[in-house]
Amino acid sequence: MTRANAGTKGVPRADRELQIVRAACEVFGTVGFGRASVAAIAADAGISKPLVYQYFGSKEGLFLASFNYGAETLAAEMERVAADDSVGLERGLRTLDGLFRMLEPQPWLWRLLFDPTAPDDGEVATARTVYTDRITRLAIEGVGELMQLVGDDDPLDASALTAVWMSAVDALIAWWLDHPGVTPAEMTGRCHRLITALSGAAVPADLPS
Amino acid sequence: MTRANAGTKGVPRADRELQIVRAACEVFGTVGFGRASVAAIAADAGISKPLVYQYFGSKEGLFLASFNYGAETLAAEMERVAADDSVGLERGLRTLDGLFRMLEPQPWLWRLLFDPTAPDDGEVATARTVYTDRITRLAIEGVGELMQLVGDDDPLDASALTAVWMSAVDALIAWWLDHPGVTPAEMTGRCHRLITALSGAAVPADLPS
DNA sequence: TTGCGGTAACTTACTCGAAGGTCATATCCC
DNA sequence: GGGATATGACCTTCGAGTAAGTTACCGCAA
Repeated sequence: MTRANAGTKGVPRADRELQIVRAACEVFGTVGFGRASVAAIAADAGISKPLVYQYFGSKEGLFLASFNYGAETLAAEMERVAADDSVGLERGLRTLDGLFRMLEPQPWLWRLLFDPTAPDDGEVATARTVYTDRITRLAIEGVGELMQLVGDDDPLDASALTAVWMSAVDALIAWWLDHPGVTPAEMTGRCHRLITALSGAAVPADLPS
Repeated sequence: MTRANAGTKGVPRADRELQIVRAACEVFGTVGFGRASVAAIAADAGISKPLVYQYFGSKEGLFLASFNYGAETLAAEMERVAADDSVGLERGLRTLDGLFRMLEPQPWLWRLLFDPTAPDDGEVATARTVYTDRITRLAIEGVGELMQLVGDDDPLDASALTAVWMSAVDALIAWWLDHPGVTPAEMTGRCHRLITALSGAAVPADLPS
């Protein structure tokens, strides 16, 4: 009886893995890969650290599983919106609306996708490339439509605007998370007003000297 | 002679401190506070770790000095631009232009300001609040002018648009850093075209359901 | 039904390395 | 000689990863 608490609890591996991944998503997405500790995640999930290692091999392996879980959720939602026939800024607005609704119960998933403290090599880098490409493809597609409407065909312009767009999405989600109590519908309305404001503002005539 | 390399090199403290802070800015701004090691910074600066502790007390103290150094540089530049009489998007464009020129020789200063792995309490938090407020004040001022031009007086809208603006600046700088060889003047031209593109795009008529 | 071996599930208690921080000492300028 | 400048070697803490053992479930033979 040296290890009083040892022995199986009768929970099948698949169930435990999901349970651990969900706890890991919240921790990784909240404090980031760098600050997260495997022991803390295990405690959150209600099991011990070695079980995490038995199932996921390493901290990086656990992050990989969590990342895939979260990224798949988000990518699927964005592709769903992209399948509509809206274009230009309206398509952007619909994407935002879908994200707000999806993230309401699990806002940390978004941070998971763009965690700057995550490993930048190995399988994690591969997975991030896969999902970033998948999401960026949608953004590039949307931005490309917008640029075509306006008559700008510089590919670097499109690349830069894609970066700005994704960053704006990030900022709006971060702002939303900082203002609890604002519903997804209200946020979508706010985004609509902001787009209107930007479009209504006068364009500067020339460049600074 | 057990410590062969010991003894003063005749460098006054103020000079060494500046030398260390400059090395620290580059490391902190490149890999972030979390991943940076004091030993590596000391090596970069060409001195030993205990000297860093003698002069700055702790890793956090070193970061604080570096942060103040970098943030002051950036805040001063932005205030210089804000003193002009341009308004709306033109003011935004001039701010971007000033930042590109300022950051060209030391791009890492920007990352220093928004390092998510920096400590979020103590003196560092205080300093960040001071500089964030100082910079955000400028952004809010600029956004406020724009919102007034357009007729939107919702303070939360202004708050959110400020967040989006600062994030867009961040994205443009990050994009620029990923595309070496692009001059500040070219970047400013690109930003001008992007603003034009956004303003020219049709505003969506209504909200998603 | 009962007993029993094999396997999957699970834990305590450890090792090990990296990095923050300190101590005692050495050298040089005035 | 005294104080400022400087360092090699050390201590300490924290967290990733591991070794080895414990318990429960399950199929199957008697």
